[in-house]
Amino acid sequence: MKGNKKEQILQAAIAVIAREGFHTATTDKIAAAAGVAVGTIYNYFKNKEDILNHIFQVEYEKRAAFFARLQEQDIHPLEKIRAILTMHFAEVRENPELVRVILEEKGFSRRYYQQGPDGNKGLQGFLERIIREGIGQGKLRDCDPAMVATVLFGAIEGVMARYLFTLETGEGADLLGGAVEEITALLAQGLAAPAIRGRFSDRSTGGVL
Amino acid sequence: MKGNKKEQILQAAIAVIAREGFHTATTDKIAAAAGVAVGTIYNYFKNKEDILNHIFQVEYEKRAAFFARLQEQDIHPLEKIRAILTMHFAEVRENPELVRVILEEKGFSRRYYQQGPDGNKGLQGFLERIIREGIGQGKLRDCDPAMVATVLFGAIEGVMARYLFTLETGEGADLLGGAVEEITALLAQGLAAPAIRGRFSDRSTGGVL
Amino acid sequence: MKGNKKEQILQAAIAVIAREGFHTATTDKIAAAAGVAVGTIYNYFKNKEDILNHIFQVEYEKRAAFFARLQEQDIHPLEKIRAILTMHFAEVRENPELVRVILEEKGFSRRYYQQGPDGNKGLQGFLERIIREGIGQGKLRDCDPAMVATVLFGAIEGVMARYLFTLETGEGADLLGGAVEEITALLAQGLAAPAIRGRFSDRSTGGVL
Amino acid sequence: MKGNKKEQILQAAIAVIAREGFHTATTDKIAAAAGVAVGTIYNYFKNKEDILNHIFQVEYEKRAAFFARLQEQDIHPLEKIRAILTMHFAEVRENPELVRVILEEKGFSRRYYQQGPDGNKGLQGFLERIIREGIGQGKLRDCDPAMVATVLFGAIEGVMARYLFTLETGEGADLLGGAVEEITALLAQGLAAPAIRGRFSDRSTGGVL
DNA sequence: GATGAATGAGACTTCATTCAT
DNA sequence: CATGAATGAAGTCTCATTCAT
Repeated sequence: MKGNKKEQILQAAIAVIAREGFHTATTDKIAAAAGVAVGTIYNYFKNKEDILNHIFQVEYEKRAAFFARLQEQDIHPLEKIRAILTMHFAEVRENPELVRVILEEKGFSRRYYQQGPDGNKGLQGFLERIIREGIGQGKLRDCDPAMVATVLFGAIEGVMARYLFTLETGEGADLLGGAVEEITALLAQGLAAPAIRGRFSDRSTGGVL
Repeated sequence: MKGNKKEQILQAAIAVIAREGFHTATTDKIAAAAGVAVGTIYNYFKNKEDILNHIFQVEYEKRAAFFARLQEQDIHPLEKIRAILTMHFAEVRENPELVRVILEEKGFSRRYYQQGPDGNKGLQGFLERIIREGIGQGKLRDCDPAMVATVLFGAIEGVMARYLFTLETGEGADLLGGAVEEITALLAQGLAAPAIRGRFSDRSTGGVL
Repeated sequence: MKGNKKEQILQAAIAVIAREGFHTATTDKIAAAAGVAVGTIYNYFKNKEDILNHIFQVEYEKRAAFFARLQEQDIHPLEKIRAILTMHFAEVRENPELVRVILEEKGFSRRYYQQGPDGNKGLQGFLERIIREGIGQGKLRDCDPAMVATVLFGAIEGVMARYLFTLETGEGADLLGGAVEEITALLAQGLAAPAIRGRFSDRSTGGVL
Repeated sequence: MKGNKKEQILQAAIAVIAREGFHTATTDKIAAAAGVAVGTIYNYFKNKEDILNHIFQVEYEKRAAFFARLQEQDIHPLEKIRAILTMHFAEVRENPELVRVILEEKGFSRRYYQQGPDGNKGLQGFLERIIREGIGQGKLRDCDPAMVATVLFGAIEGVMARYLFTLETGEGADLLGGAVEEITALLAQGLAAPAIRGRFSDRSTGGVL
């Protein structure tokens, strides 16, 4: 039964913050959505901001763990990137509210995904490492890994933001699948090492997820 | 002398909002930063949100005008994109605070840059049109213009965000110049029509700006 | 213990508004007078105006209930009017501040006493019905019931206003008792049906209250 | 041309205050309605309250002068009262906005009409004197003059308030003429000295106005 | 006298946080 | 642990009044 109340509150907070934004989401509304009293929130979280920290913390760890598993595998760097894209887009499909919170609360986002909470470079750092290694292995052409990671990271966020927007406006099509293809195609042509250029883009290599 | 106070307030608001975010930026702080009384703000703006609207409106129009001029020129679509990148990165160099406001206040950002205030598709729509025309002219390979525009738009935002971050942490290098090259290189390889692939990336075509 | 705080706030509001008028009575003063924090007011009332609404609502219901009881009794219409006068003047003696609020906040007063909050004609409507029935029963001479009710209503307000004024200036005499006699005398002579004119004014008929 | 601007401002103030009440009527709105700048108001009035004072002052003097003329005439006291009723109801017909201001701003009203600005008893005092003299002359039955004046004063206000209300709701009938008859009938029966009771109510005595 | 931009005290209201039950 | 009434600091906005032009 432990962790139950805390989880209730977290989920309620995600729902309310996704709908209204962090500043407009009041502790009263979160408590109501969670079906607990306001005071109870403070038994599990130091303060309102702490709730958001937990949300980001959990999501960050999820990604860090995913990245760690990915690094254990011996696959093409572009395949790794495709896996990361797929993972992110799966998450946004499964829990759009949560993703909305992450995208909207930039202040926090930067802390966890660009800077990283533990001193490393966050999510962007993962991408950067993959690219750098790819270059080292001669599997990617020479480029500025930090910059390409930044571009890639922005692209992912852009796609997620657009997806959330289509959800709001009720557009039917799920653009996420197409996004993976479009981005990997871009990278395959634009980033692959000259020798093998064009080879990666045939899907026969298979996915990680 | 007219327009002076309003401009003072706008600049002060940009500075304060860039530093603290919209919700934490109080009207008192903005007034103090502008060197006017609180009441004066309300002689020029309907309310606090109206300030932000003005900021976005002005920036949006700046970009729309730039895009319009761009469309009058007969140049390669990738050249147009390069021009847009250059323009944006020039702006962030010139007025980083302003750009920070635009990046952080997602709610507004979406209204002006993704949806567009006048019913069109905003900034992203500009990119989309360039790409679509490029495909029509056989200058770009076949792709989903909306998706590529989204990716590109995200990439631009990602780069700007990182630049602002380096300013904060005091990193010396100006990554913006490199960003233009890296992104156009990616696109040249990844997006150019097969026939001319590789040709665009030599810079001899000359820039717009 | 419930209802306690709300009552405290209502009484404090009555005192402060009676002294200063609604617009000059600040929420701070009301809170101070009630011995609570400002915020507490908003746990019980939607906003400042809501306090005044409650005051009028309660008083209106008091009168409506009194009128309903009155209508169940088979007594002379002038006796009913005397009962209403007596009831009102008793109220002003008991709670002059409350009555002052009702008299001064005309906007609200009209809503509750002339128009009525529930679509009927309010207090004035009660008087009108009594008079109309009296005419129908041949107990009152023919007249315009609405007009006489208006006159009567105004007269009651006038007397209450003067009483409050004498309280302020410290005049000793309680004019309210005399007022009942004077008004009923006026009506007995001026309104009774010709046949029985003069008969009503001897008090032997007995009162309701 | 002198007095022009001041009159403009007064009329504008009456219109705005009648519509919105004193506290909600801003100096900006009054200035706009008067077609002058805000600052100009302060060339003619000490402050906002001073405007209201002038309005009441003027109206009070109008009534005091009317009363003085009335007292010079040797007519039946009930005729005098009828004249006062007629005068008041004429005013409300002519300038309903002005009357609304007087009725709604009770605080001021009391000062001018019940207490009187110059230490006498105000409008109510006029009525009281007429009644007292009537009793002295044996033309009215014995009664409490102050009380009857109060009742009468209240009745007049009540009728005026109802008239304004009918204007708002767009009821067609003009109830004011009927009001004079109803009230004088009441008084004729209820207040005339026994000997002549009933005699006054035939209109042959003629009016003052 | 006329103007109206500037002022800033002060009003109403919200809401994160506490703590006695 | 759970509760939720109470708190009061702080925020946004209004508006009577002033004063330099």
